[in-house]
Amino acid sequence: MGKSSDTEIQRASQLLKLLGDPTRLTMMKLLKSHECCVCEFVEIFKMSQPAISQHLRKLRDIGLVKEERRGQWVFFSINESHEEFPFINSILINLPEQDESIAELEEQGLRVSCQ
Amino acid sequence: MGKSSDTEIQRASQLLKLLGDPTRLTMMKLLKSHECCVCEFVEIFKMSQPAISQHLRKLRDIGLVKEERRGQWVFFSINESHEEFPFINSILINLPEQDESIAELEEQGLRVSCQ
DNA sequence: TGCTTATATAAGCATATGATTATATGATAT
DNA sequence: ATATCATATAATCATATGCTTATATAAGCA
Repeated sequence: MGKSSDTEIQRASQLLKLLGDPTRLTMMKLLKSHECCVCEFVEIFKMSQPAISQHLRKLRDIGLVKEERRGQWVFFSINESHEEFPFINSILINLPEQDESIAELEEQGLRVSCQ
Repeated sequence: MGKSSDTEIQRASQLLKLLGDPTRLTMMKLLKSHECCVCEFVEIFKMSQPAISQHLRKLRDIGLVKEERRGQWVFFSINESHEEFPFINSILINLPEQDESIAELEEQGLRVSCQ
């Protein structure tokens, strides 16, 4: 017995709602190619640290990303073993690569700080 | 020259946000297999007519669905020529069929009214 | 014409969301 | 121990969202 059709729709809409924010969507796309540290996101999005932290918490609470502390830094990565990862991935595949953001950071020497 | 990466993400998150509501997501999945009349949605979702109308307007404003008046009734259908239809479709494909809702309506003889 | 049915729009309201500022926690280094 | 850096959490606030009720529009019919 699988889940009821209704539950599945509820679940899917919950995931889509989370991805329906440009910051979180970009985060997910970025995390597909590299793990990222919180401080990098702060630089990339030019957004306050608490704002970044709160977006990441939403993604983590639902299990889409994993976090790992290394010293003072916390690194986030995609949780590929999430039950709905294939679904999420099928969406992310359609989005443009966000490597430029990372490249810009490296030019500015900002990425070195937490590595 | 394609759109900027940033614009594409904005666009995608806007679409995902629209689909990130269980009513609208179910509507889209239903519309994939049949066109539907407003009054059918009212029955299916047990929701007020204005609430249904407002959801449909959001979907129509962004071009995901088309509307066609036939007499007193307005029928909605998927707009397959929407630029992002393939993207939307790749999401809908992963959702369970919603034909039960329609079948229930037919049992109750409610669907006949607007045909 | 006026009455009914189907749908859309407007206004109001409660709740959700996403940001900010201030503060707490946790790790490192002196 | 304490100062500093990175991050999380709490409190607050403005705006967005999704519903409701009331009303407007549009079509069909007596």
